[in-house]
Amino acid sequence: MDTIGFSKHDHTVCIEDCVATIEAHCAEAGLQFTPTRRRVLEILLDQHKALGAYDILEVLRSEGLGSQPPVAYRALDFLVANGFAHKIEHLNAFIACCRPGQTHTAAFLICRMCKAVAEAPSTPARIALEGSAEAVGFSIEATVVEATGLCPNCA
Amino acid sequence: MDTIGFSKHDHTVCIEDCVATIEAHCAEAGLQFTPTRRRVLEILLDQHKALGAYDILEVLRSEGLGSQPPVAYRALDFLVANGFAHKIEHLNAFIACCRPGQTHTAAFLICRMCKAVAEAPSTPARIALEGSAEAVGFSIEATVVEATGLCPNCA
DNA sequence: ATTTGAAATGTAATATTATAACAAGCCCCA
DNA sequence: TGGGGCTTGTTATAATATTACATTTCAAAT
Repeated sequence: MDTIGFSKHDHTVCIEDCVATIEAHCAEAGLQFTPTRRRVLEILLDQHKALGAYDILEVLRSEGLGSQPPVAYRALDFLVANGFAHKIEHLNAFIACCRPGQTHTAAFLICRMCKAVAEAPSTPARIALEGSAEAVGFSIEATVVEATGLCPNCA
Repeated sequence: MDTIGFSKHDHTVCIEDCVATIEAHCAEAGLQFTPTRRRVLEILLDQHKALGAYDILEVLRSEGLGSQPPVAYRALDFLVANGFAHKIEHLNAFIACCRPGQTHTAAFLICRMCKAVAEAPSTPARIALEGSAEAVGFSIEATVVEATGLCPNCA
């Protein structure tokens, strides 16, 4: 199984693993992993591309889990706030985090053709920025790195 | 005069210089630097923070230069497409480019308190990403780097 | 067991950001 | 002088996101 990038992997296992990991993490941290939150995570994991809040809402609606925008946004806020998902600013869309539980600055490779998104290590990018930031007295709290281009499948 | 960062500088000169530079650049490249486009650039330059399309539209409207959203978005599209402005994805807002005419991957330091935005050199960050991208066969076309935190004035 | 307070949910309404579509004007230039 | 491409004007609507407030849930403290 390969959780990173555009290559194929056993997706069922991928989803199960992630959900289990996050469930355990929530239990330990005293976070409520409610049915809606779990379902939104599953929906996100089900695709290796970024989904809009309204895409997710549509699924929730069809399953009777909620019908109004705040339902989706609240679950997404929870997932993002706890590092279980990321928002792709460039697409106004969301994606499950491949490495839940680890705090890390995320970087993304976004295919402009198929909208697939891969998460890449971004620590180097952040380190590169820290220099410039320090020089002007700016203290970085969060960094978003998003590269658009063509994935190997679409190239 | 200091065009970069959160420090003070002679703003009138800053604006004049940028506009003149871009005007010349347009003339040379056969781009139409129309009144609306010029005015939007000036509005952006007037602030060292990111402005929403509707903030800009409001100014245009008050000056009789246009009243409908496409007026602002078209001018912004032109400026962004030609590297005279950047979109800050994190804020859904726009900012004039401090170094017009040079093609460069932009990185931004965004103050979460005062919304001031500084442009930082991001080439190192992009180079850092190129490695991961190459490893998975992804070809990068554009990179967005946005760091949020506190600027020296708000810290 | 009961209280209670924080967190989560349900729902309506609305705010904000962005684009589609099409008609009309302008300007270079062949 | 009349094409053709770019730019503008305008209406309408799409897509994304939040506010506000009533209600429910649930676990922890009494």
